[in-house]
Formats: sequence, structure tokens, C-alpha cells
Amino acid sequence: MATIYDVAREAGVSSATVSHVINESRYVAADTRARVLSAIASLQYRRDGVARSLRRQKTGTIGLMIADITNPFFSEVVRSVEDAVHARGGGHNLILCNSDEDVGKERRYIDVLLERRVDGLILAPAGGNRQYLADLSASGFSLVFVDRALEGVGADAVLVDNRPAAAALTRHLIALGHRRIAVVKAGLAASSIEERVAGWRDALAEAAIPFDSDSVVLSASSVDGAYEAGMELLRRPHRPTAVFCTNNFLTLGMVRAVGAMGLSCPCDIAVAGFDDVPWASGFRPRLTVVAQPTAEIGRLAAGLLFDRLDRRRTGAPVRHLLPAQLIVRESCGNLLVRPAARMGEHVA
Amino acid sequence: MATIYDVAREAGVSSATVSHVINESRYVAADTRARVLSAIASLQYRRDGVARSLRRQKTGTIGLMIADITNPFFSEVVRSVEDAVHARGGGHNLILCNSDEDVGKERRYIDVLLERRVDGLILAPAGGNRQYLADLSASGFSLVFVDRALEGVGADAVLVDNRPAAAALTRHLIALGHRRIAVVKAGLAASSIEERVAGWRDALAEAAIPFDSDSVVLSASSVDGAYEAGMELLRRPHRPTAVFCTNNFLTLGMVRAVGAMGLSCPCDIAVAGFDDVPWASGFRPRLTVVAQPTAEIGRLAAGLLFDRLDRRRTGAPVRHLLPAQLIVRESCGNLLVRPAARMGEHVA
DNA sequence: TTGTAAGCGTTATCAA
DNA sequence: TTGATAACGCTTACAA
Repeated sequence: MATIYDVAREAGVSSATVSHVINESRYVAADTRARVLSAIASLQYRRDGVARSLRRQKTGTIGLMIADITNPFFSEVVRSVEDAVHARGGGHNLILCNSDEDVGKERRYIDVLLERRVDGLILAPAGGNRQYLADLSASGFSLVFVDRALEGVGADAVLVDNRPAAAALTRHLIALGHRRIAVVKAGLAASSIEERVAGWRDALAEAAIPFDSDSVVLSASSVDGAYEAGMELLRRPHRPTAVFCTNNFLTLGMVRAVGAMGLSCPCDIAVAGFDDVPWASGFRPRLTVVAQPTAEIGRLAAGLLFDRLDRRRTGAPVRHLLPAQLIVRESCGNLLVRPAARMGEHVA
Repeated sequence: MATIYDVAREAGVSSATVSHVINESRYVAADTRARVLSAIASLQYRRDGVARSLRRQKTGTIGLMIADITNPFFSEVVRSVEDAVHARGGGHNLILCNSDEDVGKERRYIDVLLERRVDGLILAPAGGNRQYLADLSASGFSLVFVDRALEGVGADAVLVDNRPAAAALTRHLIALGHRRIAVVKAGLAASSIEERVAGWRDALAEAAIPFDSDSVVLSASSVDGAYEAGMELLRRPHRPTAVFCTNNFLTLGMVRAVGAMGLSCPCDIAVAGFDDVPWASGFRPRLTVVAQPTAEIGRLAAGLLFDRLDRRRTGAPVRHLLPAQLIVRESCGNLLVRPAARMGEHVA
């Protein structure tokens, strides 16, 4: 592989001139420039980004760690981060890591990313590593949280205002006549999940529906986990009339359980959940969900990071708190006017 | 950030010894080792991977370019590649790129990846850049195709045997009594899509169903594109009784169109497609699909790449051709014994 | 308008 | 058992 010196020799100039031609970092006479360019072409020279990173002490590489790229919520966020990074130009890149919500894996990955000298990190934290991340952030490393924040870690963050959105969804269920509303809680150490359950409780309290700890069902955050949890829930003698699923895996698992029990949604049981995955509106009945602004999350997270990296912003961390949107479709039925299902889609 | 020299000074040894302690690359006396280790700890030293990459002339970084991480087919492949890379140890990493099926974008991304000196590239090619990729591969760079191959490019590949799988799916439709079977063809320059359409034609020919060019509907490879195409198809005076969608975006778009037209599946129209996305079996009716072995694809692709990188294999390119599996569920109905829908799931 | 040369932080070859 | 030192390929301050 040709180096800058090979090009310099071929063009009869110094390595500095070649560098300046490549980077347009100082004036070079037109003919010199032309000679350099043609030498580059004939030697098929390609700048070595590794050497460049070493010299410049920045890599143009950003770490992105999410729980699981297979989760449509995260894949949409990743997609929009990638678009933003790409749009910024300058050949910036993303290193992708799946933490699987595993604190140890997250920690090891962060170590690898730091060794690789990523310029910054966008992270949906698994929940542990609090001190480690606090120290990292305090040391001046650019860290941006997405989806979840860690108390006491002074990093920028892009979060969704889960609690009112969950409350709105629950209120919607209550308005349709539901009183026995279970919540399936994903077994993650994530602030977002806690907030969704809190929102559910808020709405119950408002409606003076007594809280029953049995109606909180804990489930592994996976389709299969939710299927199991759903089967258990649906087999109960006094089963709920509605279920609120705290993320899209859980919604799908619950929907499968409803099908497997030979029940029908929304007649036998209403199902609603978080995340407006593409299938939510293809599924029959179309699912009533809270949509998170995934594209916005990614875009803003990248923006916060670049603001730090470019020193456009220094000092106190910034938190974006984005609204989520209740999208009313048909999966919650209407206990008051049954069985008149309405076909329109309402955004509340 | 402390360097190896800082550690050396602190421990009273040379930089070489520190390096050897870190890499366990030669014997170091126990007490020397201990001093180095404690110096590393007290200085919070972290090896600089950039300098290391420059010196070793390898980065431990792998490029992974797919069309769109938001497509569940690709996100599952990416996930399994990442698992394989991670499982290999040694802190290897993945740089993720979305080509969006755009040849120019693909080309620019490859240039960036090469500048970053990735050790190899796993690629679902957009269809152009044939000569460029051929030259790259011929130059000794490790390239592995997934999902699609490019004729004339001598690179390793992990492919799915699309044609017989598509034929099997079509035969299934024919066996259920369908004769007017349309295919929605994704507008991509991908060998996989061509093969699926070819398989469909094979099955029609076997059953002596005359080929009608009107029954091939071209659609942008997106949910919205397929929705439009689906609406057009379903509004035809003599509409088909079954539709075969050549990827999961198209299936979803078609399902939405069926719903929007107020039609019901499978009574009014049968829908089947490629890709067993998680929602395929949550959706009612559960979708009959061809499942691609996504986990296997990623695992094998990573394996092929590592075999090259580690020189366990040299010479002629290897192609894995994996079988796809028809999963019969309820979305294709049964024109012969209607409307008896069966509930069991059959794997053919 | 261009060139010289130091230095980024490692690894690995020799030498001791 | 360990150390000195030359690369790796670039950018950039300084000099001309």
C-alpha cells in the first residue's frame, strides 16, 4: 500500500505538500497540486486513517451501545444516529455494540471502545457501571445517554417522557371501561421501564382504582418471556380485561399468548403497549400503542455528542426530554359500547 | 492519558517490558510483572489501540455493510455477526454502515472503511461497484458477501437457496387451489430477489399455469411502496387470489393494503412472503412464510472472514448455500376446503 | 510557495 | 531476564 512518501517521490515534492493537497490545509500551486493528484491516482494511494488518527489524537469514530440491535426500537435509533453521523461528513463512523442488558458485557465493551480511542459514546446504559460511567464522564470523555439515564452521572441525555405517556395510555383503557388493567413489566434495570409502570399507577390512582400488586407481572424482556408471563396471566381465574405491555417484545409475546389461548383481542382482552413498531398497524386488530420518537432520539443524541466534540458546548450536561405519542387504534376495544369496533386511527 | 513510557518509568523498567507484560508476549519475572501491573493500575493506563494498529498493521476492526439496519432480516444478520466477532475475543469490533441500496453510498462507505484499514468487510452488495469490488477482492482484501453475490467477483459468500424455497412456497399456494398468484418484486438489484421470482415461475410452469407478465408487480422495497403496489393490485377487476411478497417489507405493505381495502386474509386473498420476522407469527392470521436462516448467515460469514484473516484458508473463494424453510401457517387459506382454517403450524 | 523533521504510542528486532 | 531503538504513516510547527 502506497504511503504519502511514495506519492511525494512520484510527484517530486515533499510529504508535507502531499498532505496539504489531500487535506486542503494550505495553498499549493495549481501545477504542483495537479502532479500530486496524478501521483495519488497512479499509485492508488489511500490515506492511512490509523496513522492519521494517531497523529491527530482523534479517530472520527463513535461508539454506539444499545441493548440489542434486533429490537426495532433500537434499530431505529441506531439508524438515525448513523444517518446523522454520516450527514455530518468527514468520514465519521459508528462502532456498534450490543450489551444485551448485561452490565459486565457493557463494561468490557466500553473498555474496548476506549482502547480504540473512540471520540465519544452514545449509550443506552444497562443499569450498572454507574460509578465507572460517572468517572468516565467526569474525566471529560463525551458520553450521551439515550432512552435511559443513570442517576448521578452528569452526562448529556436524550430521554422520552415515559410517565405521562404511560398514564395517557392507561387513561385511554380506563375510559373504554377497563378496570382490571394489568401491566407487564420488562425485567430490566432501566429508568424508562420504571417510569412506564409509574405512569400506569398514576392513571389508576386518578381513577381511584385500587392498586393490586398482582396486576404487575414481571417478565424477561423478550418475546418468549412475555409469552410465558402472558399465559400465566391469562390463565388466572379472574383475569384482567386489559394488559399494558412496557415494550414491544412484551407486546408481541402477549399477542401470541392471547392467540395461543384461543382468545380474541379486543373482545376477550385488550392489549396495548409501548413502541409503534411497523407491524403494530399491520396486525389485526391494529395495536393501540405509545410511539416513541426514535428518529428524533438518534438525531438529537448525535447532535449533543457533536456539540461536545466540536466544543460548541461545554459545561453542564443537557437533557432532552421528548414527548411520546399515544396512537389509538383498535386493540383495546370498548367495554362500554361493545362490540362496536371503530376503524379510524386517532392520535391523541 | 498515560502512555507505556509513563508506566515504564513508574515501574522502573523499559517500555518493552511493559508491552510484553500487557501482551503476555514474552516471559517477565514475577516481581517485575507485579510492579508493571501496579503501575498500570495506579496510572489508569489504557493501551492505545490506534498506535497499536499502526504498528501491527492490523486494526481488529471489521466493516459490515447492509442495506438498512431497520430491516429485521438485516438486523438479525448483523446481530449474529456481532456475536461471532465478539465470541472470537481479542476485542474485535464492527463498523456498521447502511448502504440504503445506493451504489454511490456503498462506494463512498467502502472507501471510508478502507481508509480506516478495516481488516475485512462483510457486505450485502447493492448491485453496482462490481469492478471496484472485483479489484478489491483480487488485491487480497478479505471480502465476504452475504445475502447476495456479484457475478464475476471472486469473494467468499454466504447465500440462501432462494429459488427452490420460493418454488416450494408457490407450490403450496397452488396446492391450496390458487391459480392467480401474483408476485410483488422488490425493486432492488439483488440476486436474491431475482431468484425468488424465478422460483415462483418454476412452480407456475410445473403446474402448467401460464405466465402472465401482469402478475409480476414491481414495488419499491419499502412498506409504503408495497402498500401502493398492493392497493393497485387489489383494485384490479380480476385480482389475484394469492400474493407472494419477495421480502418482509413488501409483506407488511401488502397486509396493510389488504386491511385498507377492507378485505380479509385469507378469505379474500392469500398472502405469503419471505422472512419469518417475529411478528409473522403474532399477526392474525399467522403468516405463511419462507424463513431465512439469519443467525446461520451471520455466523458463517464471520467464520469465512476469520478463516481468511487468520490464513486458515487461502485460495479459491468459498460459497455457502443455505436452505430456507417454508413455514406453513394460516395466511394462505384453502380454496379447496374453505373456509376451514387449520390452526397447527407445519414446517415443510 | 514549499520543505524539514519531530512526534503521536505502540510493537518487535536485536543486543546484552 | 530485560533494554534500546527503529519503524508504522501521518500532521504540523518552523524554517526557508
